[in-house]
Amino acid sequence: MECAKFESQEHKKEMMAVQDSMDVLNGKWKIPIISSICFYSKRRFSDILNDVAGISNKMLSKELKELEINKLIRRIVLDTQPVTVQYELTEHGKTLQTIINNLTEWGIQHRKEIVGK
Amino acid sequence: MECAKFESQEHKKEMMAVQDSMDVLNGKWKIPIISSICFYSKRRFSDILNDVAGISNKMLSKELKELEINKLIRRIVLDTQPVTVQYELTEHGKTLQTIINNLTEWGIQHRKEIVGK
DNA sequence: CCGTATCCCCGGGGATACTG
DNA sequence: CAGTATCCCCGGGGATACGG
Repeated sequence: MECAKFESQEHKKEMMAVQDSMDVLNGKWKIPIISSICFYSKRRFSDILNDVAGISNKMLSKELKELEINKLIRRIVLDTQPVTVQYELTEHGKTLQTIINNLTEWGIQHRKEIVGK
Repeated sequence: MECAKFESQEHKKEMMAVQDSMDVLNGKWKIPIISSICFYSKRRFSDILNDVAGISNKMLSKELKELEINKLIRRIVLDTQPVTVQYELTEHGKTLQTIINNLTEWGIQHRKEIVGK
């Protein structure tokens, strides 16, 4: 196989992989929600509602379901009175930690770049 | 300052930073577009249109503008006939490379996790 | 080739109220 | 507290055609 064609195939796979990631992490809220759970290890519904600026309970509920379906988070019901619900990252969800940390660091640098300059 | 409060402040800053990042990288297309340019170093309008599955020219045009405003990419017009336009990452845009690579790798692993399991 | 302009539709998602 | 249910609006974004 010629080299140019090989490279092109390779880049197509990479593009697909990136878009696969973005399909799972789609929308405005997924990353911030995961970040909230990630930073605190365990987090409750109402806590996340406060952490993620601007999200509504309806959206949060929907997004949490999707994240659970994709095996990124786990929902844990504690039988207190009234009921308490904890969310935490699965092992697979924890593989996003690097990305979260990079995005955190990048957000800080970006603010400096745009505002500071 | 007590420790719990300090930690809380710290996490709030982290949450803000993540959301700052997501504001810049918002929507379905920004990351794939940047990825396309990143993988190929330089890339033309119509090439990106092909790389990013499902995007319309209208959207691509809009997104490229926003990325340029945020100093992530640079638009270079070559006076060929007809006109050719190259897009490339700025120095600041290149600081996203780590994140792109992580997302690529993660996309591959995630597919294995969901499909393979 | 690289976009802009227009038209037009539908569903994402906010506000609010309610349940277990 | 942790969601669900309903209503309702508006703007994101596709399709298409056109301009430099």
